[in-house]
Amino acid sequence: MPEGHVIHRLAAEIFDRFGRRVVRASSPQGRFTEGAALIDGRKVLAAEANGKHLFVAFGGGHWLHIHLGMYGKFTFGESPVPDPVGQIRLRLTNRDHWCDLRGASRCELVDPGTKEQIEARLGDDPLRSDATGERAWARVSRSNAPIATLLMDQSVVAGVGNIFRAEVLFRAGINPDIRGRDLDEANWAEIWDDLVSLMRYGVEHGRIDTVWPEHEPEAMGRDARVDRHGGEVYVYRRAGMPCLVCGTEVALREHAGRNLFWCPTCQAA
DNA sequence: AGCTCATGGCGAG
DNA sequence: TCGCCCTGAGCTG
Repeated sequence: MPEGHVIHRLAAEIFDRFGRRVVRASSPQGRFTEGAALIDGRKVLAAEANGKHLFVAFGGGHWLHIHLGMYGKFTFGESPVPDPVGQIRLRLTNRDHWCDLRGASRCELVDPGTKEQIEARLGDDPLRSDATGERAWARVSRSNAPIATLLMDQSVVAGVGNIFRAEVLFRAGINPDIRGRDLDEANWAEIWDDLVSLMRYGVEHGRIDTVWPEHEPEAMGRDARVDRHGGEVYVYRRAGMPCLVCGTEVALREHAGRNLFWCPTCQAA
């Protein structure tokens, strides 16, 4: 259950364990048997993340395209590889390492042109060094949609999910309902720069922590509340709890089918 | 054991 | 906007 930082970590880990070496590939579950056969015995040439999409290059011009969706998960380990348990869509092994993929919403082989098409639909990824946020601002500044919608639109910003959305808006003090065209460029610059730093932190540490030092538990005399997602945050999944800054109850409503969390005081309309 | 929810996204209507 | 896909964790009982 990943936002973009998880995918970037996965790309690095896959290349660490399997890069530049021949892999064995199989689909114990049976739903990716043909694809696995096509990459079995080939060399892993590269692993890349773009937004929430993971691409692994194999010899023969094959790109493995994986999207974890809501439930997808990788498990890694060192040899020996355990007997398959449960629904393993794809298993990769070499002499030293194994990894299992479960529950992905996409797991397919594509050619380089298809990979390009997929990536052409993605907006700026704050985790890619070539992204500046300018393309995203061009979309945002012309849009009637609320910023809460735009931040989750992968064709505007790639890799942001429900946690980063909630947290970056809180940290910028921006109401989720403000339309893109009503933001000024300084607002956007603050959001973009914060996404870059929060998501880089996520890649480095493997968790989402968004709380400033002055509001951390030690500074506030409160208990740390690390959510099941594995981090310390201001508003995500804190509905009904006091805002760490002002004490107002964190609000929750459904927005485009997803839970939206915000502080009605710190992020007043 | 069964129910609900979850860091996502697609296609139908 | 809704239903659906896919899997596991965390409740309840």
